[in-house]
Amino acid sequence: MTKPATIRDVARRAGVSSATASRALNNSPLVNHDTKRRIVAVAEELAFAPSLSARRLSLGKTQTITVVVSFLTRPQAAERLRGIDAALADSEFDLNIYNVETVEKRDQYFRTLPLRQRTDGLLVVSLPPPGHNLSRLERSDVPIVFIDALENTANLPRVLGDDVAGGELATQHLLDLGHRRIGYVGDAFDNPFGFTSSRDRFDGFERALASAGIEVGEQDVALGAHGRYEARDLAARMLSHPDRPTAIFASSDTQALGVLAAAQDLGLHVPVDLSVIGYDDIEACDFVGLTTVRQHLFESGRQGADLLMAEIAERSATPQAVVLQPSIIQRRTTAPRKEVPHQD
Amino acid sequence: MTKPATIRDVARRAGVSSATASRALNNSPLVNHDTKRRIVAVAEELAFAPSLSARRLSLGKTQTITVVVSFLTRPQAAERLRGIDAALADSEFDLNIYNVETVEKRDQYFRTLPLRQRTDGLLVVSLPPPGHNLSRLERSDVPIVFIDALENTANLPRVLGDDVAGGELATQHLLDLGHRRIGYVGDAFDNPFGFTSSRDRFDGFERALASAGIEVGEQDVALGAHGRYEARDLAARMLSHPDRPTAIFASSDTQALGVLAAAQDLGLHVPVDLSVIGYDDIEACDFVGLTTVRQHLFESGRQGADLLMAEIAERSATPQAVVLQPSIIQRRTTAPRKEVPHQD
DNA sequence: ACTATCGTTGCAAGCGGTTACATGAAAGCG
DNA sequence: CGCTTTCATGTAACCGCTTGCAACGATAGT
Repeated sequence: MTKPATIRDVARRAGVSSATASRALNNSPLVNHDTKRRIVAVAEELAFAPSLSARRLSLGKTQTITVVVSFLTRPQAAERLRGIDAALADSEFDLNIYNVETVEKRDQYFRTLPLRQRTDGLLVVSLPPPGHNLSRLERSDVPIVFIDALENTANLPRVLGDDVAGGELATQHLLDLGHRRIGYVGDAFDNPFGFTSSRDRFDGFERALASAGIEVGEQDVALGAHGRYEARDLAARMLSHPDRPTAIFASSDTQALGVLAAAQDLGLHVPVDLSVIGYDDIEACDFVGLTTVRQHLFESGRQGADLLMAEIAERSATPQAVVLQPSIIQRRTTAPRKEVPHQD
Repeated sequence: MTKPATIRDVARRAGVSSATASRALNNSPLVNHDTKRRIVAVAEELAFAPSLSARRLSLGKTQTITVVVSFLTRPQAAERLRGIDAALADSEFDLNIYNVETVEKRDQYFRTLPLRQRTDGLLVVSLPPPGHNLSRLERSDVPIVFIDALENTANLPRVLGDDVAGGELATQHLLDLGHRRIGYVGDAFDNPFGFTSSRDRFDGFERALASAGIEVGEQDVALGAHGRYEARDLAARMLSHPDRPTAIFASSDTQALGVLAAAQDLGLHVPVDLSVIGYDDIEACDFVGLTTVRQHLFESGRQGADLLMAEIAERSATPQAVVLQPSIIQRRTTAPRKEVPHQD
């Protein structure tokens, strides 16, 4: 209806200047206790709310943190976002969100978002920047923190899970159960976004096997597009071979669920005939009983946001890299290898 | 490093006034084609990016849409968010997000967020406003659109699924399969947030049964806290009775999964001994094979955002209520009632 | 030749806050 | 009592952009 009250309205009504009103409302010590009370009362009465734009312009800060996240709907992303929100909830910062599901959007956002005129800080979640942007981002005048991206390639602050260690952990879990032939089902290493988790987890996989003296057979590695159905088909091919692995490590829970479906189609009993382990620990794992590798999703969001706020407060010379260690969550899809007549 | 370029820098360098520069960069027709080209070139050269705060202050708009969402991590919420993002992606609006998981946060946000000084429009997702705020919200000077909340109680624009119809649909599906004793497992009708979906779905449930001439037995209704484990316990009690229902309608997929777990614990085969239907169609349904009622989550987000932008452009006198109709997704947990010796 | 019109451009006043600096009153002090 | 300090407040500039209005030269109309 009517124009909202400005600070000058408050000042006039309280019989002071706008400067004093501003000071009073910002808890400056430079104002008398009684006049402050009066001003606060008037502000209340007029339902005064400061214009954020004016405030920001005047302060030269946006008081805004921008989050760029890939595939918002993936359970991992939502959980990380929650961590970020939790860290920011009681701060002065507003949270701006941009979702990326195409390479075009990614490039657009990396071009237009990291600007002091737009935001005080940028949080990039699960989205490696294109290589040609790296040096520009490193020199950016707005602080940028990466979550779940950007291994050791760049000199930028980041918090990430140790995918290699996670892959090793998963594989070691299967080795400990006596498995010797272990398959890997994961995302193709090459993808338009440059996601590296599948490759890294595979590296961990290989490393664990290597230190157990096992070489990875080519027929035990199946890579394809991300998705449950794709994984089911890959696994079906791998498992229908008579000489098949006794366990499979899938590079994500989604894909592990596909592997389970394939096993069921082929009449293989999990975990008796086949052990399956996934990665991420999404909610579905719990009701399917899927053994998996848990990442600290919420924590990664929270710590990323904290790191960013620290950078905003004072830019650090040497960017910090926080690494969160994954852990095994054992459920009902992994078991000791079935005894077979001929031993090796 | 150095201060970012302002529009005056651009203007000076291009040999024009800041007014002309502004007009040129905003595609005003009031500027000569050649000078415009020159200005644009200089802007490019100086990597000029307008200060959003200054722009907003000057325009008197925040160019920001604020979303308040309850339980960000629930799959439904994330999917709706994606719809909102899609609608906004090519608009001028930035997206501000606030997550609510406690009543305190809800009240805080309803108090401080719907202000013209903060946002151009408010999108409230799956969060009924506390009753004492309603009249204030109806008179709010910033447009508010509700998604998945606020049935017909208030005179505010909204887009929602028809939960009563959904409940009826689910129940009718079971009736069509020959079931006569149908149980209901859902959220307690009273809850701190005032969520009504469980009650509404139950209303549909009752209505379908009533028009089939069936009365709902008290022992066939189990209400409790939201969650899979809680639902499992409720269902276990209901099903361990010798005189038990042959089908169960759960008010959410999460709870339906709990019902499935209970059935399994009791050695009941689904769908032979028991049919189960859920609600929402979350991702997990697909890999469990759960029959369910699908809502248009993405659509609800998109349409809500569109509605809000329309309201921002021009406030409509009579708030629109968009209702999205749910539909049955049949999978493998519902089947015709098993033939029994004694017929009724 | 004079004026009305049109296309371009500049001037300057906002938008609504914050804050450096000036000011004035009261208090402290030798 | 005069001087410095301290505390509280006001004045006015500024943040960077937009835009109503005035101005001005060129063109057209009579």
